Amino acid sequence: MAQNPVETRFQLKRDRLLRAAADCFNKKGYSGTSLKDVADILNLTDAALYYYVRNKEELVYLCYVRAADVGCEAMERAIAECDTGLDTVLRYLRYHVEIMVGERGPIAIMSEIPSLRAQHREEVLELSREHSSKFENILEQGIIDGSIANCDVRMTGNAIMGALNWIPKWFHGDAKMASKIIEEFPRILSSGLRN
Amino acid sequence: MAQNPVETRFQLKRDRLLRAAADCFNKKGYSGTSLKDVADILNLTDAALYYYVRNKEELVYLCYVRAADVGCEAMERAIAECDTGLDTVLRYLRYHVEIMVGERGPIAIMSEIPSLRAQHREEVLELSREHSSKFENILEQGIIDGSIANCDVRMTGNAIMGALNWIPKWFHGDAKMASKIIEEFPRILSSGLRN
DNA sequence: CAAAAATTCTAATGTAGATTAAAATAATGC
DNA sequence: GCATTATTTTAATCTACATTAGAATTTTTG
Repeated sequence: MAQNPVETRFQLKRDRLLRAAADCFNKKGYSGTSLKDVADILNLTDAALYYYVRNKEELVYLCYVRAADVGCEAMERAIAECDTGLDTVLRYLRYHVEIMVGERGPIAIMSEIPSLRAQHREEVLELSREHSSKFENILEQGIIDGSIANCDVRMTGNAIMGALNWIPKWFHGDAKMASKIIEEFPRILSSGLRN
Repeated sequence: MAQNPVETRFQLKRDRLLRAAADCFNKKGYSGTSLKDVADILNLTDAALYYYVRNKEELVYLCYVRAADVGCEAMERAIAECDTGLDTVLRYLRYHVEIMVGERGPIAIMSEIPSLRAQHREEVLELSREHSSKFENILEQGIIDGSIANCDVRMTGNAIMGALNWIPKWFHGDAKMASKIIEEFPRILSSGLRN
């Protein structure tokens, strides 16, 4: 009942900061975005950002944790709602893409994990590994229940994740194309090219 | 007949520089790699790199041009050798992956295009667009000749390119896995998951 | 409305790492 | 072996940003 308005307000603003940062990182690259670039989007001074994050490294770190959370959420929803492995994969893809191209986006591409400090890096890598491994489990599940063709799950997982991770590179908020991605993407990855 | 030995030696060393740089950029991220990191691989001083490139920006630029060349070469070979659209796509994927994981690699992921200076950026973007557009042409070809199922070629192209572009992120020179990628990857993308 | 807390700003400071200049070494051609 | 050219090094600079300190402003609370 009693929501803490201070916490809420702070976290809301910080979330906006993370989205702004993710947008910059995806569009301009990590080295190409200064804190001022991010601050400009929020009509703030670069110095003001230090009220929300300890430093730039932490900003990246939080963006990545957020990205991991979002992926995790999409996957859990899919798992909860679907029966066969194939359905789960397709639903997961749909949800993940939906979030990426929707109002919760943009989601940061995790291309700068190596420049995180050791502790943060390990944590993010762990989240990432967990997510991959869950995805591979779904694939195995699907092979067992007969919905998915026999394949190397590691390789297949990497391929699909790659396609997914790369989306923010070429998609930049055209609402019309968003729905197209959401429709086409899972289909492509499930059925492949062959006629 | 008369090859210029100076040019050749210089270009050979520069090519080694570009591969070392690509390796660093892929592994440690752009901002995470200093010129010293690259120089260390070649047993050189950071200052020595300036004999081969004007500055760091140009180093990235050259890595990207190299990446584009490699992709272009793979595609042209595939086009020359194949008949149907589907065959061409599969062959192209195989060639491109082969190069990426082979001795010509690693190939730089083009994730920092935005931080190139305007002229270089435009040039690389143009190469990139060209490549995408050629790939989409192959897909259309395949739809016409009946080898590829009807699909949104733009979306499909982006999806496949994404999966391809992301490979250097998770593959790091394990020769055993290399052959697995080369075998599995085209199959996955052509046939999809469905059983 | 006054006090306290939260948020943002201005104005320095600090620093890693890119860049440069000039000298030193190595390779090459004659 | 000498002169020339190619390659690399040492030792400074230079600079864009990240970062900090403290003051100013805005918001909240009682």
